[in-house]
Amino acid sequence: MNTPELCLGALLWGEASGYEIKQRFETTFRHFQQASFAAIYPALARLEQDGLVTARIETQEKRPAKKVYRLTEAGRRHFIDALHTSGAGETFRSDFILLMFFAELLDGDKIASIFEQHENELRQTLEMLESIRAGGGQSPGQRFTLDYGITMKKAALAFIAQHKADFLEPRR
Amino acid sequence: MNTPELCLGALLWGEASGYEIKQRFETTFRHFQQASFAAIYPALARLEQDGLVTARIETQEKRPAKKVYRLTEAGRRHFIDALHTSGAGETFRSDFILLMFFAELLDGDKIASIFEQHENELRQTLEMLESIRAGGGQSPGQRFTLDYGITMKKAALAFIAQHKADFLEPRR
DNA sequence: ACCTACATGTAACCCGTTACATGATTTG
DNA sequence: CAAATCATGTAACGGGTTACATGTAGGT
Repeated sequence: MNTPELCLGALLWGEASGYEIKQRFETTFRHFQQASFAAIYPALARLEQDGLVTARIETQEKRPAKKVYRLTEAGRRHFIDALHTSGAGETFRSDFILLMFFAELLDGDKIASIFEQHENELRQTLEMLESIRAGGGQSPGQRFTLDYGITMKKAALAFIAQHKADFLEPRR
Repeated sequence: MNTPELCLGALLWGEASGYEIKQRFETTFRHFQQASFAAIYPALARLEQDGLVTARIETQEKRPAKKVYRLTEAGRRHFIDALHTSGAGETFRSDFILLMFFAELLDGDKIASIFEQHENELRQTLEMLESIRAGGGQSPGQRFTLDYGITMKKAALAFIAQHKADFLEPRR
């Protein structure tokens, strides 16, 4: 699943500008997909060319005009088709785990700082997921993904809480 | 942390050929980093140019000759330096979660198949991690990463086991 | 007869990122 | 007065992938 297709998915909830799609990526999709402006804007232009979305300029007072995109029927079909042909793979890359793998080569300060950094990121994402979840109005599928994310982040935090002391005070 | 640097890390355990480094990626590093031959071979050539590794051809009977790389002191320093300047970020991308997010647009067969595919992958990685773990001989840092991986995979499997029924028999 | 493991590499391509350019308005 | 938010886009670059090319040895 690539950025153009993800944009179609984001537009299923209703029309949106590129900027707003980015926000959806940063909240709802954040824990399992990501995309930058430089991937989203060209993607939307391409989708419009291909007739999968239509665009309309909306002028605003006190704010820059925005280009609001709406999914066409062809776009909707294309996305559902893409879902059915997609695999269920995942890619995970973690410099946090890598650093821990080589923990014995690091000095105490560095280890403390990577734990802190990583725990903060986990807590931040967790809070966001929980607040979205609390907001309600999700389909069963969406709730599944939120709960999955919450469960995983909590498991990671619990694991770290249980084991980090081993690396912070090697000899007491 | 990019492929060349990861190769340096893989060589900390002793000299190895490109092929053997790939194997280390597929076992020890598998659950948090990945790299293909087409990334590893050019990386090693580059590292040799830069004096971070040395290479030696080892001819074998009944097998193709291999180029065995060994870390130089400069390479070792470079890697440790890279560890200290690296952040602790992670990237996670999951088409499995994405598909579940849009579960209501999928037919029952597709949902069943993505659960099966994903559970198989999780179980496979879990088994591998557990067998490496059982093999012993790991540093505390390495054990941390193995246990972290095992914990996470188990948490994912448990979550799926608990919730998948909701999507497989929508109305009974 | 075919597939897998061992072993190294290249070419073509895809997909994405960071940084830049521009500019109004609100908030600290 | 500086910074963040809203808003769209491009240019340059990086980093990786799949597929191909080549060849031996051993197992089913």
